[in-house]
Amino acid sequence: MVFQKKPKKKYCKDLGYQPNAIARGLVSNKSNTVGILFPEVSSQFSSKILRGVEEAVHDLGSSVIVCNTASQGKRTMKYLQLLSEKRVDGILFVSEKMTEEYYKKLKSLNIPVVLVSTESYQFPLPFVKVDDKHAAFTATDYLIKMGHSKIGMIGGNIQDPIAGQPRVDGYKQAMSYNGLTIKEENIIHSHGFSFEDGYNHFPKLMEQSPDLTAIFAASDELALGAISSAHKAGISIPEELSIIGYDNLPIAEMAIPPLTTVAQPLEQMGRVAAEMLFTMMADGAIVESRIMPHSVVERESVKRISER
Amino acid sequence: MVFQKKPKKKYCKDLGYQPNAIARGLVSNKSNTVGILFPEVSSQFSSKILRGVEEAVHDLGSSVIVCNTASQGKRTMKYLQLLSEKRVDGILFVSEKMTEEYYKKLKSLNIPVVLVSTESYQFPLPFVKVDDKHAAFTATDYLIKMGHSKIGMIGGNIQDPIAGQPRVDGYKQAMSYNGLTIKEENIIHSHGFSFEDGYNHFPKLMEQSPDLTAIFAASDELALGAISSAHKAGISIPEELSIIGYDNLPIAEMAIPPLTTVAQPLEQMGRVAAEMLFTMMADGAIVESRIMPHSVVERESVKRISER
DNA sequence: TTGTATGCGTTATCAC
DNA sequence: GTGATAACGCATACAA
Repeated sequence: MVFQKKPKKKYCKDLGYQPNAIARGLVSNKSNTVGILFPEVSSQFSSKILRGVEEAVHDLGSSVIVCNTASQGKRTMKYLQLLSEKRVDGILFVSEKMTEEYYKKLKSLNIPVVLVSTESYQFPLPFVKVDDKHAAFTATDYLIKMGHSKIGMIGGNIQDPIAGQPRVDGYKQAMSYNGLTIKEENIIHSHGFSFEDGYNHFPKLMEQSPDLTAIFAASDELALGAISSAHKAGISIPEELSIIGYDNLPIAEMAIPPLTTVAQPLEQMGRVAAEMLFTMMADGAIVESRIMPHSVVERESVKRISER
Repeated sequence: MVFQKKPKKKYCKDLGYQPNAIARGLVSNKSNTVGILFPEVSSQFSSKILRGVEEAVHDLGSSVIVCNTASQGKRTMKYLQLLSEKRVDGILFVSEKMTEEYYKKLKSLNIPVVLVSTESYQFPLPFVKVDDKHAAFTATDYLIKMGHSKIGMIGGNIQDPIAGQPRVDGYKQAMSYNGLTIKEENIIHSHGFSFEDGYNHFPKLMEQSPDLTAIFAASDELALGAISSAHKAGISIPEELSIIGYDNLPIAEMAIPPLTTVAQPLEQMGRVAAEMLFTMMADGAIVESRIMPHSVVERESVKRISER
């Protein structure tokens, strides 16, 4: 019924009449707008989430304002202030660490917030994400099931409480669960999750541990960087070395060879997060956090080996 | 002075006071919001433009509402209506053909519009884009300067009045300008500009014209698809076949080999478009359309050949 | 300088 | 049912 905007007769006479959502917002105290904050809008990762969010939000009768925080606290706070003044009905906070400063600000806005692809132990905010440790376990376990035992890992930023340590933990757990010994020299920690990081760190890892037969990369970009670097070094994938990625971005299928990777349902995560936001907005209800399913999508960058 | 929101003293007492942009919008008749319409938000192409737009728009004190039209007229009209009701101050229309229906609606809104990566001969809307024909000429000419003469082309959707025919024209013009004969069997027209299109059409082109030494692909995705297909067919790039792309998306440097391509300054185009919008909003002035510079960025997918 | 009234377009309420 | 009116929060114009 709130979407019913049948204009009154008197307005109808004027053919140029257009309802004014601003005026409506003033009285209803609802802007029919939600804000979304990304550390980087232009990554494939963010784009996929945005796609899902945009679709769901518009289906539910609202619009989305995008904010690119560039991972800077100052910008984030500025955007939060802006979204506050614009009286957005809810906020989606993507892929970034929730700090006390942000949380206090968010709380003062008194509107629903949901975390996407991140979570917070410290603050009671609902989230939607994949279980990073579990997914990393699955990736590594897949490698082991394919006959590998000398498995390395290219990790991202270990400081990242979501995509850093947990994925390393998942890798280690899969190794030890399968009775394989964990060697620290088989793991290399990059500064980030980018192509360039993968490209630069792959040679270092291979120098440390030349006899690896498989690698788990903590992101598809890291994996592609590693593949490029391997190609340059004359190491053929997957014949000499298998690689599995993480994310299942569009680039994964464009790689040579097409990248086997563990998929996060990013678009769906965006959709689900938006829906959670709306049920919070509507009912004022507390919603449960959602752990989304991951799955390995098999392409051609991992080869089964029998002998060691 | 419009950005000066010094709260009055009486409000200051209440520490929780937050200015209300909605109320302000109602009286000033400005929402400090612009809308942007994409055929597909989640492509790297759109993301890059969005990045530039977001930055400029926020720097100029406004926010951006994103709309994903999925190239559907019905959705586009629905979004236009929504943006109208939200009283956005301006609209950015990206990468899509301007129809009479859209134009009439846009005109009725009576707010500035700028076209990004598209243009319209039929309607007087300012645009910012690269000169597609010229850029295609440059790409082909580059191939010729690198010693190639048997040059093929994988075109995108020929119906596309911006990225379709003009790029083919540019290719043809470079050929004839350099005294090379244009053979229709050296050109293949795909349905779109996607990786898959490139992957599927490459073999057909090679069947039609087996002795090509170089190919100009009308998009980076087409180029990567072609490279993947070539790799599968055992054709090595660039030793046996050179390929040049178009766009310079992030995927270009992730390719194997890294893709030589003609670059569009997408982020900058987004920024420029936003700035144009704001000068129109401020002055009500007419702005000039902008043809942005393109350039070929040399990587490793094109090899110089001397003999033919 | 400081304060107060009016209007922006809509919804909701209340009287009819 | 129909029609007038108050209120939302801010800006502006005008009075003190």
